[in-house]
Amino acid sequence: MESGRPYSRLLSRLERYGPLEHHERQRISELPLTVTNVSAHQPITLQGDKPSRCTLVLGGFLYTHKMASGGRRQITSLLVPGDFADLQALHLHNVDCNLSALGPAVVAFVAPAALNDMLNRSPRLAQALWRETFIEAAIYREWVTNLGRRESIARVSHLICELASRLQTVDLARNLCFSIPLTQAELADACGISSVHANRVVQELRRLELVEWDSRQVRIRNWSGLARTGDFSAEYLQLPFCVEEAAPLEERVSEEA
Amino acid sequence: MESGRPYSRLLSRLERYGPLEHHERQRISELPLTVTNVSAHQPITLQGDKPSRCTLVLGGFLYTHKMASGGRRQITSLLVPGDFADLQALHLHNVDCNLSALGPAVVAFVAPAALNDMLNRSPRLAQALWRETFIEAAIYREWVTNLGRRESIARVSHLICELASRLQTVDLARNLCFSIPLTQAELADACGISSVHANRVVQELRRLELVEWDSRQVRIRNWSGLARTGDFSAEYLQLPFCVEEAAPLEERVSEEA
DNA sequence: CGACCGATTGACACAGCTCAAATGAAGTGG
DNA sequence: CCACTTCATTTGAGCTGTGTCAATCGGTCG
Repeated sequence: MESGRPYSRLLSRLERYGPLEHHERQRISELPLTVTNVSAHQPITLQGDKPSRCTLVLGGFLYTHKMASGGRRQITSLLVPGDFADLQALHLHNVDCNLSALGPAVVAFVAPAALNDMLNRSPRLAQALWRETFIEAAIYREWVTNLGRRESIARVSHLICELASRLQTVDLARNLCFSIPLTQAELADACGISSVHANRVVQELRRLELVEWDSRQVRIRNWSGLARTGDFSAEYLQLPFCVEEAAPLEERVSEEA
Repeated sequence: MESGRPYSRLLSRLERYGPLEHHERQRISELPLTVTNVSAHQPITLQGDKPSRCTLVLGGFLYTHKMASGGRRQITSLLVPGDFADLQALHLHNVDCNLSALGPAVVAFVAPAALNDMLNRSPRLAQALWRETFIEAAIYREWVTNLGRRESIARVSHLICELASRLQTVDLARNLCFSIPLTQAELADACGISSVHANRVVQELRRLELVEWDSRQVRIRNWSGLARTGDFSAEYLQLPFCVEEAAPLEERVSEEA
């Protein structure tokens, strides 16, 4: 559970498109945060709640999910350190999905009023956070495509590629390895498949020598093969660097290892 | 193709959560718009483009879509009059999906710079548009759930309920009837099913006396039945009124007709 | 009239689901 | 240090929702 100053990952995130000014970084560092540990599967916000806080992920992973009829659950997003989980609390009056921790996690709560106050003083910070909202929407569009038009092995491959790319930007996926407490049942709920089938897909990815995945440790053995299988192209993530530069480079390293 | 003043639907949209001040409405009405007719299936923006304008839907319907491998297409959102189709042009540098017109439509293009200029002067307008972005994200979460965890008849029913609700707020769905130039193949691409199966689902909805759907005219014959079949609940749309008030009321009217 | 497009139908195939049980790993308490 | 529980993973077998392929039908337009 990496710490550093709590807002450091957020800062580097907001500066992806260009540096902030000193007083802007200052304002962020002055935000009143309530840092909290949440344990695995602990619900943070429930659908139907009136939002009273915004949640910044400092360490670990959160996820949002909705229930469909028949007790079927869909994970609608995965949140990694540096992500704001529920910025919509700033402007919406009711919460449309559940927010929980995947494994043990560290979050920082911010009062919407305090955040709004900061954003009113700093239009550029407001723009930077709005931009994060647009990126979130782009990720949703890709998930819609993934769920609607790809078969199961591609869905899982695509999700792994996305996670690796996003985690690289916060330096949590070196050599195309990363650690995530995602069970096969949760993988299934994110990919819209059954947990039995998720297991078979993971085995197939192992057999194809694309991915190793044991006890929360994911290792991509063949990035380009996995990206091909998952029909993955990182443009939608709006990353500051080209994956063509970053990922295959890492791949070479990991293949020597 | 309804007109009125081009920004009138946008205004009523932004005022859903509270009235704007006179000078704010003024600023919107002074936005330099380029009103344009687009013909059916005409691409407006393509994936990979550098965004150069924001597109406001004045009349008709637009949709965004992405291609998956094997030529499979997924419609990622449907846009109705009053919607901004690509606000992300304000802050993102590349376009992640295609934008086209479903049938003939009327749009207004706004230069991002002009929009940004207006938003910098009016923080409340910026907040109002940011709120629309959050609602868009909530809709995406529901689509993810729809595609991931509902079977085909529920997916289609859910989509119809969503469209009816959204169109009601812009007064384009009285008595639970609305007109939309959506072919069964496009319905299929929105719901992640094959067009053959979309046809069978539509027939089943007719047989169950839930929906009539002939040549672009959709008539919901049994709102509560359709909402039940589609596992639909409108909270995620963040509408200013309760559907429980509006929709069943309309239903009574339409059932007498 | 021919061309085209969207809706419709039938037959068959298969990806992925459900049910059910077994295996393995990790922790708990006696 | 061993029973016992718990939870995640794995496997097998049969079922089904949905896809694919290939026609046909019906309306519309030039």
